[in-house]
Amino acid sequence: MIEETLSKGERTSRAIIDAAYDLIIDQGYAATSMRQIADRAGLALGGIYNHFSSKEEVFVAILEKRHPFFQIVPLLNSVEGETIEAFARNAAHTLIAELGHHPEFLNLLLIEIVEFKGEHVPLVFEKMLPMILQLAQRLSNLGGNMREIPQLVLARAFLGMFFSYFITELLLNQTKFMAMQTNALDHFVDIFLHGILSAEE
Amino acid sequence: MIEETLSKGERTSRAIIDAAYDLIIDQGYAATSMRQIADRAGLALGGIYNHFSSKEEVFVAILEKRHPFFQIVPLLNSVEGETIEAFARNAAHTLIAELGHHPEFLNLLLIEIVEFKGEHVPLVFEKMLPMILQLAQRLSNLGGNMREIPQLVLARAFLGMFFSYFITELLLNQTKFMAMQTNALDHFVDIFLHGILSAEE
DNA sequence: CCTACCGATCGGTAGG
DNA sequence: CCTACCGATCGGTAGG
Repeated sequence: MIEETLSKGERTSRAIIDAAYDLIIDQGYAATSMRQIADRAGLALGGIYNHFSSKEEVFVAILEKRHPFFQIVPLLNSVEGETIEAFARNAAHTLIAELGHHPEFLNLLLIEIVEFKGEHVPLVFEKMLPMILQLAQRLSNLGGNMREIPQLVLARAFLGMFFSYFITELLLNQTKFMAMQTNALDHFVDIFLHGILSAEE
Repeated sequence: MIEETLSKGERTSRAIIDAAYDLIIDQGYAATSMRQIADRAGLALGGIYNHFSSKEEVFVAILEKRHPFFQIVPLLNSVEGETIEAFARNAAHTLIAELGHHPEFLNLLLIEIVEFKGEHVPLVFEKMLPMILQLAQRLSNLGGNMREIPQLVLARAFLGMFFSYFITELLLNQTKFMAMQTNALDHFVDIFLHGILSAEE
């Protein structure tokens, strides 16, 4: 496997990040201690500080490798589709197929917003800029009969469709009303598409 | 004023809840200490435990009085409009007028999801059930040409519109791309309405 | 409702 | 990379 070429330091560093990711996703940042991280990563507390100089630096390292946007944007870039409609449908299904089975994939974003007031957003955004520009370029060339909507609004609405799907899904799953909402996402996509396309077919 | 009829115990209890709300909204639950709450509420640490038996009980009390849904649902119930379109437009503007100026109003919901895995959702939901049923009754009687979309999906999509608006707004405000998105919400509402209404006027 | 305290745990470091 | 430690702070309580 590729992983074998990793140096020992690199392997430990990754073990720390992986352990911290699992714990923080589950408990939040403030509720996760450096000792818990060390235990799960298989080293002593002091050992972490050979790789990261503080708890927040561990968190930033997690953001840089595991922020949901780093999964979402490349996935979107790989989606096929010549028209807006085809792209949106394929994109929705691709994202759900890839991310739908672990609904905690948005947690890292929410944790950063809640516990750090989104102060790391610029850092993540800057790292993603090339991917985003590539995607924007691609999308602006798509065919289809679209209503006049600013590109940025369009992007927000599309992304927001997933936010709202996942959050409302999470809320519903807690109540007895969870019912059989098997194809709720299809409805979301339908509403979105009807919302942005002009009437003519 | 009405508030004068409050007993001293009631007043202290509210001071604790108010202090805790401000701190937790700002820092998160785990990062907020009982000592901070006591200081801000103007009493000693031990005093809190005359009103609440644990830190989590303070949090639950906050949820029961200040969960965003307790602001949203009554507001929706007060919105006028005979057709779906009129209702949705009025509702969107009412919510934004009321909540748009303090974008942290969703934080409590997000904190509960992130730090408690949404385990208090059933409790909040149960307390809201009468209001929700009243609203559902009202909405099912609205006129307008709507496409065939399950009621629950409709509710999710409408609520989700605000989630996505606020979260993407928050993300954008961190970057230099914040631009002049003055009427982004109008676009969101437009997309939603076009999405759920059938073609005929 | 406050004072003074409990044991536990926190993030971080020195020194090897 | 570990051991052993630092001062600070945590949630909670007894006793008045």
